[in-house]
Amino acid sequence: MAKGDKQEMIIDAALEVFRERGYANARMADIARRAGVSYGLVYHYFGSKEVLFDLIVETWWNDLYSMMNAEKASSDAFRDKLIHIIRFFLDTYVQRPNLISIFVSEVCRSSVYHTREGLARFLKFFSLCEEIMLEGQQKGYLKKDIPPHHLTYIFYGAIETFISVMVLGKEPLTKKRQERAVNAIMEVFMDGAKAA
Amino acid sequence: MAKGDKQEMIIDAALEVFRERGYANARMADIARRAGVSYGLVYHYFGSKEVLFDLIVETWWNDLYSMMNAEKASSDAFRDKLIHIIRFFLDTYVQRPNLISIFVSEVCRSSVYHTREGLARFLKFFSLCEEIMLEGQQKGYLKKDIPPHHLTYIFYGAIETFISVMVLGKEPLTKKRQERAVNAIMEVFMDGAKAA
Amino acid sequence: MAKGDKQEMIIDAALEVFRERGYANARMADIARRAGVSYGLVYHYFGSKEVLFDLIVETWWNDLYSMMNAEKASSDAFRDKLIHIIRFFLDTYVQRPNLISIFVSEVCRSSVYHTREGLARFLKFFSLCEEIMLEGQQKGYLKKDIPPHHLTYIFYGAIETFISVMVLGKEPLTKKRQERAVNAIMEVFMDGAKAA
Amino acid sequence: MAKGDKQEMIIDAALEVFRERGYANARMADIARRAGVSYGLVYHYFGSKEVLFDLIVETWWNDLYSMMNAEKASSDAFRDKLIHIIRFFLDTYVQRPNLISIFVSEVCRSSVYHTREGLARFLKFFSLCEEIMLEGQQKGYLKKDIPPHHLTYIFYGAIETFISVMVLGKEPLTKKRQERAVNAIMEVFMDGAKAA
DNA sequence: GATGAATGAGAGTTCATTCAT
DNA sequence: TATGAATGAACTCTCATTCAT
Repeated sequence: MAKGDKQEMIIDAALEVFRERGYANARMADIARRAGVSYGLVYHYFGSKEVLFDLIVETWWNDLYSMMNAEKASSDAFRDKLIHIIRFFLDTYVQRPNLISIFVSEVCRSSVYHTREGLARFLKFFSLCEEIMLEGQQKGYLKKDIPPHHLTYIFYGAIETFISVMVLGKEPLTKKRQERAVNAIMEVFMDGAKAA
Repeated sequence: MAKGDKQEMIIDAALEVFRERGYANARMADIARRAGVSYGLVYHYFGSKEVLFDLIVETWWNDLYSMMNAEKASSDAFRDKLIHIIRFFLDTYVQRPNLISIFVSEVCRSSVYHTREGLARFLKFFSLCEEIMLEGQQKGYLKKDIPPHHLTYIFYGAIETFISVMVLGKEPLTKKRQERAVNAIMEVFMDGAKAA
Repeated sequence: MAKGDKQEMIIDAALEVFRERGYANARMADIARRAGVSYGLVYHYFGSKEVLFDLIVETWWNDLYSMMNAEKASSDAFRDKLIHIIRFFLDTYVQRPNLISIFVSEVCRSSVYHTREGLARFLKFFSLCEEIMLEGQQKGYLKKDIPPHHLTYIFYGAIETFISVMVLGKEPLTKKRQERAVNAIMEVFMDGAKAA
Repeated sequence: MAKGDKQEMIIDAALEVFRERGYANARMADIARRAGVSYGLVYHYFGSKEVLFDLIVETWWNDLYSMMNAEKASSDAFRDKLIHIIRFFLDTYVQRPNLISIFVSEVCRSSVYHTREGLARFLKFFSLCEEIMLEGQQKGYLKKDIPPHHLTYIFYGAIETFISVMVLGKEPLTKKRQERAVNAIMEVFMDGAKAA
């Protein structure tokens, strides 16, 4: 068996166990058993529970930043950028449900993660989001009387709640529901919920 | 010292400790020390860590349900109901910061709290929110092509993110900032962020 | 059972276990079992293996320093001071064999104990010893051409080896043997081993 | 690279690591890393940590016994034999500091080494020393009223303490200091510290 | 009501050793 | 000869909870 295989098996097992039990209640023994490797091998490769967890979380943030940077740099229409961001979260929910569950349950609000470093991660994401909102304002797509960080909170908050509800309810996400969610968020965010 | 005093001191201490360290890392000994009582007494009154935590969380949910029911039953203008809901969260942040921090960090996303009961709490709140949104649609205030639960997620998501950012950044909330937040959420939710 | 009782029982058990197995191989479980208390109680009182060990070692050093200071301050004849020092070690061997075994096996040479603090302990003792030797030189009892620290090493080395051999061989020490040891050390140290 | 090279590199690395961390805290992985080989190779050559340690200690004892036997058999003056013994220890300190540090810290007092075999090693050395002392008495160089084993303890104790102090303080040993140490030990041991 | 001594299951981590390649 | 992945027993320490006083 190749070296990479077992490392990946451990990561996959960790994703499952951290999602199911949360960081605090996840046992390294569970992860090892789930991965089908011995107790010590998890430590051989990852050193500690915290390192293993951080590695997983790191993955998430890097993916998120990559996507955000790509959107920022992209020449797509402003409206499409927002749609891409929403879709990124929904796609991740479909393709990597464990990862996004961990993000929702263990990272985005966890007091355990409220360290300086944890805060910095968020600020970096919000900052990228704000830049896109600012661009939207400058190009005349968005109202200028609402500060970009407020726009960010409202836009991101909508996405996060959609995701959280699905995580909580362990709901499947069909293509159809996905599109409805995108449309709902975009319509309300851009045009408002008020009846014409 | 009256009986009630010590019980309250323990609850207050628990609020602080749960907020500072999170449920998993909070020690009963910490709570007892903070309250200035022996840890036997904490058990005497509250039975277990879980019961103590649930009691606190119960407080939050009951306050939230009361407010929501009051708004539902109220004859206030629809727009004002939404404003009242936003203000409830922001006021709680100002007046009971520990309580809302615990809600944000330990309840609303915590996998620990993802029990059937935890889910039910949320669904009840969302259900109340949906009823208000539905009323808004029926009375002609809100668009009818967006399902009420979607409206709920977007509206509540915006509020929760505002609160979460403040909790994470331990930011103070002045009256002025409070009003700006209310206005930003209301304007985007009702009229959208799109430039005219 | 009084509080002090169990603490003392744990200390006594620790003395035995540390002597029998050495610091590194002593298990906290052994100490608890030997003391007839639960595992957790050892931690309740002493916090960690290291703290428990340090407490024991501290006892030894404090006794040693007290004795040395008393001798330094005493108005006894110089020769008697040396005898008292030798007797202190031999008496401790008889009365607190575990303590002196731990000193010999785990402290006086242990690399584990070669921290800055460990070194300081020794230097303090040697320093007290040197002061006595210096006094002996100044009062005309000892040759002045040998530096006091060399006198210290030779005098103390003789004592320590006597003790170590007994510890290693687990030899009993009768009054008679004790006196012979005192006499041998004193005679060689003061008058030399050379035949007249 | 020749076979012998790697074996030697491992032994040298082991000397360093055992000295720095002590037997209990030395890790086979440390030794392998220090030697620049995989830790499988350490096992390939030496079988176990204990075997590797014993091999090193064996080296020391054999050198010591060889020296002692040579002195016993030698036709040198009695006084010179004692000087040679002292010099052997001091020279080893200069030439093989790791070896003598391990002896001082991990062997001569270590409870880990208080096995039957460990005791036997010592007794053999003391026995050789006693024979020399006895010879000194029989030839009229040493007083006959002090048992040879007592003379041994005092003589050896002086040497060991000099060495130990240097090991503890990681002191360098110049030729000059070496001679002063030899003279101090010889003068006190033979003629006593008492002022004329 | 009130205390804190006492318990012990459980979790993370270490590291000597084995073994397939 | 040489590697380092893989194993798992052993050990320290934590902390919710119980209970005698």
